[in-house]
Amino acid sequence: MTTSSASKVRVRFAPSPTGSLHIGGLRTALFNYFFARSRGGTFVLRIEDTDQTRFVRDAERNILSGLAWVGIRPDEGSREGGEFGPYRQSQRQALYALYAQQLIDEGHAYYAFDTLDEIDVMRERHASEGDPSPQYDAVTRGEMTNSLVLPGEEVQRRLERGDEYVIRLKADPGGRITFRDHIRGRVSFSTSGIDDQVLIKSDGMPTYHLANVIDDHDMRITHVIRGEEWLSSVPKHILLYRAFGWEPPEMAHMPLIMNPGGKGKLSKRHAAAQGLPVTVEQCRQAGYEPEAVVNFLALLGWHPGEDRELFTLDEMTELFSLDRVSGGGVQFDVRKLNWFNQQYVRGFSVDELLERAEFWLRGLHSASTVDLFKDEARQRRIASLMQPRIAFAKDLAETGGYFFEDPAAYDETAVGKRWKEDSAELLSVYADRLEAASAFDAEQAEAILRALAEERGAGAGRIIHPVRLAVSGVPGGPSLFEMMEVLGKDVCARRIRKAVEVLG
RNA sequence: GCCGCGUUCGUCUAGGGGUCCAGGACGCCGGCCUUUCACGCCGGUAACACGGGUUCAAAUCCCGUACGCGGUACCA
Repeated sequence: MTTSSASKVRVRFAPSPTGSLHIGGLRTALFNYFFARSRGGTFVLRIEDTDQTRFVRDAERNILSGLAWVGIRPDEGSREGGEFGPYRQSQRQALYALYAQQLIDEGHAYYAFDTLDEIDVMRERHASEGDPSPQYDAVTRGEMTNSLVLPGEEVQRRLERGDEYVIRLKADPGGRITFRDHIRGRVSFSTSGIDDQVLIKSDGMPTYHLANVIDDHDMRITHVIRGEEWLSSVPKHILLYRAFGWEPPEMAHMPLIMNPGGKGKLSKRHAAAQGLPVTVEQCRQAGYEPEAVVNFLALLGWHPGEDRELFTLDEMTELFSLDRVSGGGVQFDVRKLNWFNQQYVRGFSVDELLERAEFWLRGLHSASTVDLFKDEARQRRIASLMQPRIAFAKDLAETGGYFFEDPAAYDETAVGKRWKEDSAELLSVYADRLEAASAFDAEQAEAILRALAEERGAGAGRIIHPVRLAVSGVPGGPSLFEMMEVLGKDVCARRIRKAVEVLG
């Protein structure tokens, strides 16, 4: 029944609009996207907004902008439309109702009128009798209030009267459901463990399971690639596919991203406690480059088949294959993410780096005491001086803040180590000579300094280190003389004098 | 509890019967370079969960145990 030859690959990313796009969700989207593109297929975005209690207004926009940030856009979806729309489940309610009715008519589903409390009572009773996992299923439904036990007229009466009801799947035990998962191989469940899953909730909305099966079929989805948390609901879905007489799509359940330390699924709470970015928004605010986030996420559970680790979106798309995805949960290691970011920052052209840093540089502008922003050549100079020593574009403004503002303080340990008895005097003379010099550039600054050192019979380091401190406030950084050239004679002299005054 | 999935250096992983006294990357440590800090380069540390099989041979196949994770909702 697999008419494989002609069927074009279609996958979907189906998030629930309940908050910001989580990086786990982004990774799922990415894998779907890679798979679709690598097979010349279509990537669909479907919004699963069937839980009205958890709905968050801006979530859909947040999801779209998160995807856009990393450079992927759906081929079909809630925004871009497509021939299988609408792509929001809340707008497809009529369709689900129709199919649910079909299941009832054909004996695969039934009405249930029990209240939540009544179900709880049933569960407690069975639990106290030793049933390890009492559920609403083939063994308990006989004692509940539903269209399987009520006479037909009574069911009619209740429906007409407007009683609350849900529609449940009639899941019968005694079988075994086996399916092939692209990542895990053969997976098998006994039907005895499957409950009579609610398909239509009392508010008329479908549950995930019903909507998902109907939509995947209706939207001609060929491959379902999603997180492992869905693996155990596959049997329910297969029961539904069978009831409808449909061929299930192929499955691939990805390993979950775990908290550092491996304790549970990566959660916002846990991550926040450690200051880890866990939503796309947070990554962005923390200054991560989208390329780094994508690259990092892609390699969490997937191996490209070669030792290289830096890939563009297109390269990953080309290399992607589901059977190179492993099955075990993976921990979120922010240090590796940082390394990826550093790799990208270092690989940017100077102009690109400046562009990525623009947002943070602008933040400095107002407080700036050195007007370097007008001079693009200088900006480029600073960027190339700083590029090999930063991991984030924003460090141009932060770590490299001394290029734009006089140091407000001097690194204490460095002062203790480098600021000697004679520093003040040496630096004063150096400042004098700098100001008196006819020309000022890196070479000049260095020549003057070395001449002074020789004259005093001191090592150049005796002056270099205190000057660096005076000029930047910190012990590390680019070549001192290049830095001085960029800053200019006046700024250097001013900063040196200031340090002499402050540090004595 | 029950059901399912998983388990190679601290982390991400390669490997799928002999080429593995296990390879790469992050991290960490050391060295070179540099009168700073980085980059870069060189080197080092560190793993097949455990127990039984199968086999001439097992990290690789089978079984069991342990541990971890997921599911067990009118949430997705």
